[in-house]
Amino acid sequence: MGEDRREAFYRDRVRSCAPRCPGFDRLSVETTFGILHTYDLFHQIMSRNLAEYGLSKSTLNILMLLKHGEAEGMLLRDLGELLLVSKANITGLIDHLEQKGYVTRVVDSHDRRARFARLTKQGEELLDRYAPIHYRSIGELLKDLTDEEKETLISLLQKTRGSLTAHASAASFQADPQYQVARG
Amino acid sequence: MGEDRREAFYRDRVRSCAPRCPGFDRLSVETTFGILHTYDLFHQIMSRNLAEYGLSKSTLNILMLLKHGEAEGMLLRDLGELLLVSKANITGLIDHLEQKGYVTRVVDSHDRRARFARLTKQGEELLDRYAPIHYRSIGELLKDLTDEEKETLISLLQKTRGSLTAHASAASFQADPQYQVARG
DNA sequence: TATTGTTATACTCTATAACTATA
DNA sequence: TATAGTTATAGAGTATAACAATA
Repeated sequence: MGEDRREAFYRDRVRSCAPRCPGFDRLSVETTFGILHTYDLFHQIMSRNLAEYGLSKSTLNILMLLKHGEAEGMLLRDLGELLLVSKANITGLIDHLEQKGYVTRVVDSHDRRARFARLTKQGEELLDRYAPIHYRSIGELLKDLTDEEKETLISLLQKTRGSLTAHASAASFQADPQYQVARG
Repeated sequence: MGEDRREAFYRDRVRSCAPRCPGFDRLSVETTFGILHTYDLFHQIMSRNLAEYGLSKSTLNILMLLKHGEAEGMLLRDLGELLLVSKANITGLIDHLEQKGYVTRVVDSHDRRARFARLTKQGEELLDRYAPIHYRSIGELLKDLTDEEKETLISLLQKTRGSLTAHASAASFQADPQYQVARG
């Protein structure tokens, strides 16, 4: 498989980088790489399954949030916040789901600016079929990890997220103007 | 911050799902969620920095592979394999980097079908400036993790990747035809 | 004035198929 | 025939700004 080759190649790359780069912390870099690489693999496997149902990571996420939330649905604003998606892009995602008949928009009677996204019967049926397969698939994929390893991973990843959000602003930096790119 | 709210919301969602869904393994689902969520945060923080330099995750990855590889460069085929990117899309990424002057294409003298992507002087200069900031930023972001925690994380993520690739085909499944989407 | 959501736009990433030129 | 790469196209994700309706 190419997978072993990739693992080896990246390991070598990180090692060869260490002595040359100022400010390089091998463990941090390998951790970062591990997270990115593992995500890539996960996403690649799951998105193939999702595409069979005309779903994506984001749209499945929305449907699941709606299914396990209040019956009235969720405000687009809240969906955006939870999914880290801008209001402009939430509109597009909901458009997509509405067009497929999985979701309807309902105006909030208390604040007529706001809209709920609410799961339709059809959307619920889709989830009822997809969810078991999805969860079985996840269990299958992580079969080689023990429960203890999973628990360790869960808590270390949570701690990682805490560290990320705590230091995000400090880790940002001013770009060297010479290489800065005009945006707008 | 919204981050705490997101953590809490997702935790509740996973908990509320458990009793209802057949085939549901809480630890596997939380592990999966942890990986996806942590990646999202990481990617969001880093891509803002990258955009300042007109780079993306993929293009930075390519430049780094070229920098730490052989001086002659790397074949597009190999880049595609390492980055999990199809040959069609590697072409586009290299076009982009070539247009910015960071990379040149060089025909392989032994097999005139194949092309090397080779870092230019300008590309090397960009990396020399960006890499230290990038690495410092990574170290900053993971400051709250101890070395031992990073090592644990690295090895558990590696084991996770092994499990993913070992069981990827078993975890795929036939979509219910009723919901299948025409593609092509 | 501030907020919710929409529209418009543009760029990136991904996926697929048809094509070329070499081997 | 098979392989390396290109072209073309379409869908999904993300980012930004201008806008309408409502608070």
